Amino acid sequence: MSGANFVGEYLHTLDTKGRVALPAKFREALGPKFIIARGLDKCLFVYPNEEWNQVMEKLKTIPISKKDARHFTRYFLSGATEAEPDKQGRVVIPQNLRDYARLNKDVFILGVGSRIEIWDKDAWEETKIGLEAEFSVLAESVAGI
Amino acid sequence: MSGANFVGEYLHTLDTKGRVALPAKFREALGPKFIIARGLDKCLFVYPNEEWNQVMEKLKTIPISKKDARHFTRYFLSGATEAEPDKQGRVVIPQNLRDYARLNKDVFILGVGSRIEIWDKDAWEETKIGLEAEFSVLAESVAGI
DNA sequence: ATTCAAGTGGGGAAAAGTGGGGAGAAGTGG
DNA sequence: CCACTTCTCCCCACTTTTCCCCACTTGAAT
Repeated sequence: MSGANFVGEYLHTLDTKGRVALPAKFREALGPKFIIARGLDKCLFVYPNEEWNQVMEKLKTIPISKKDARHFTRYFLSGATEAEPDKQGRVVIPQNLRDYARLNKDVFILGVGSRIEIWDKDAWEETKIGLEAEFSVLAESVAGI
Repeated sequence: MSGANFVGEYLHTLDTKGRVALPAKFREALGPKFIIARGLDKCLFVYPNEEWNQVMEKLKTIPISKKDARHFTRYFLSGATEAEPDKQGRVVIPQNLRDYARLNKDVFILGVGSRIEIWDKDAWEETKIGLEAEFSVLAESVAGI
């Protein structure tokens, strides 16, 4: 019930200083500080603070005794960074995260419900082509839409 | 039981700025803010807020760990937009949605019960021809009519 | 005929996005 | 410890897009 509901697709650019402008529509819900982390499927996840706290809670429930879980947590958290936008609404994406998501000049910023995702333009376009084909199939099986 | 009951077929135009006027009959039931998203059969679905919230609730129950589900959510939500009509009752259709539904200048706006659909004129006319032929057959396959 | 509501077109102010200069902090080598 | 380079971040300036508003047209109703 609570939390942000990000939607939409925006094509922005990463400048030579490694900055991207966040879509104006997302800014209010993100607040002045938020988290950027490695995401699944070679993109970056951006979480508002509340959402991030929930993710952290979930991670804590994972037994530390499992090797896979340890590795996952380690990798996930070590790649996360707290971001603060400048006056123009831009954030700097650290080098390690840029490498992970293979970001070049053009990036897509997606609203995906409780989080935002940042994709390399080409990577997202390719992924999207595949998805378009199975959209109707998934729509019927996943949700009763 | 609750919710709106949209009916009717309206031929409107998408202007050079990407705007369409919503049929006046639909405006009250839509309220001041609503959602436009990719729909099935290459058209756009317009959801009143209540309807949309139900869809979101369903999406939130999907585990993020499953790749298919992740992709579906991503595709579906990134292809949605929160729309707010201007004083004239028009909304801007974002480029990615225009592309998806292949909208040109002329579009049909259909009332389909709990939702509204936006179709490219030619696409809808073709689809309709097919449907006219099958109408009686379809009626029998849909229970209880 | 006049009025009113609905749909369409377009001008212009404001906001959003982009690029880059320059001060200060941080890191590096002598 | 100091000089130097590099990086970060704050700010200003430019371009593009968005959206707010006014005006015209058409058709239905009085």
